[in-house]
Amino acid sequence: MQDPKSNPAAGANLLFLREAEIRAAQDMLFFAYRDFTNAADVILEELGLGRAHHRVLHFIGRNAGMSVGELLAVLRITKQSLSRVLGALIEEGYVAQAQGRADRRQRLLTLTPKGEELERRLFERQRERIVKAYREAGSTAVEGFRRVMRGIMDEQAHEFVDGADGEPRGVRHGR
Amino acid sequence: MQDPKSNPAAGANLLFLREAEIRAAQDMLFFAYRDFTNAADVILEELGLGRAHHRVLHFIGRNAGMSVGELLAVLRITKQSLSRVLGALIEEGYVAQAQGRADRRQRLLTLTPKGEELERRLFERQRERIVKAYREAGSTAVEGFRRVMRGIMDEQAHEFVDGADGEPRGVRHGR
DNA sequence: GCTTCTACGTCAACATTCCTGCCTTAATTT
DNA sequence: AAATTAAGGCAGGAATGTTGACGTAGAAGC
Repeated sequence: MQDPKSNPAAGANLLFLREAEIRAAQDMLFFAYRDFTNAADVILEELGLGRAHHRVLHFIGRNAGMSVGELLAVLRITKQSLSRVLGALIEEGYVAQAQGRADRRQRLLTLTPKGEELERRLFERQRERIVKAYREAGSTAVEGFRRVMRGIMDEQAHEFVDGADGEPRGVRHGR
Repeated sequence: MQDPKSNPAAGANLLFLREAEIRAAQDMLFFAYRDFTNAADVILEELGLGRAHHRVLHFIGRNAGMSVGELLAVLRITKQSLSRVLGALIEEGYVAQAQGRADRRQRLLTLTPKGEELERRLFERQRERIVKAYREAGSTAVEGFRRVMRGIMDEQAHEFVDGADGEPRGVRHGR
């Protein structure tokens, strides 16, 4: 590309660059997600579980005591899809259900010790990748990553990321 | 974790490696990917296409003239999985095949004008999200996002992101 | 208290996307 | 000429998702 000052169509050039950047972002989201999720696949396969099971374990671990309805809203799948996967996890003793105190219709979900142990093993694999990326990129880049990722997600999901167990900023979700 | 001052390894700088931060990254990757891909679903559904078709359109558009084998390597799916999706796209006139010049066994894939038009429509939906996120986060954050995302992906994928059509940095992939 | 709504579970049937294993053809490489 | 590679196809099956309908228990409204 030539000197921007000598380019009469500087605007078009900027638009072009912007589009190339956006397309690169598409690529990166695909590859990052592909390789990040793949990191845990070896362990899952040994146990005859799939990625759907991993997602359920992850989110119950992240938000212990969540209801089935909340889990459905986070995963954005139907009750029927969840039931197969969740049923298997309960059957095999990874997840426990408890009747809600305030609302006894609810089934509050938690990981059993066995479930926590598996979730941790899966987490460690993915953790390696994130830690490597974070360390190489540095804290400023990590803050930028966080800001952009939040911008890509639906607003609704911000609440979940902030309010999940682990309390990133010492504040529990207000609602 | 204990008092950062008592940590000889400059702990304060590495706070972004705490477990809570890594878990938040897991969440964000899930939500960002979920909502980003979802952006194009309305259009796809109208045409009776799925996300697999979108991915194929995207990558052929990104790398016009790529071979079937290259596409398989990028998507990391089997020939059989691709053949159904790719076959449909060719059948409906979104994608064209041409015999390779150097290697006539290869089928080089390109988007037809119809395919380009659809890819652009799908792109525009996703573009909105990225542009919004980039704008809100600022250029420093975007650079950080890029660095972290690259760190999460397999090395192998860097080449593709850099070398895809659109020439982000005016350099065609050397190999 | 009775009716209505809600949370959850389940059955049946099906769509999409992915997989493995095996075989064929044509073209390139050795 | 023989081996390898690129692409395609067939048979069969697994994982994950969907819709629609129905039942039960508990909460909420009148």
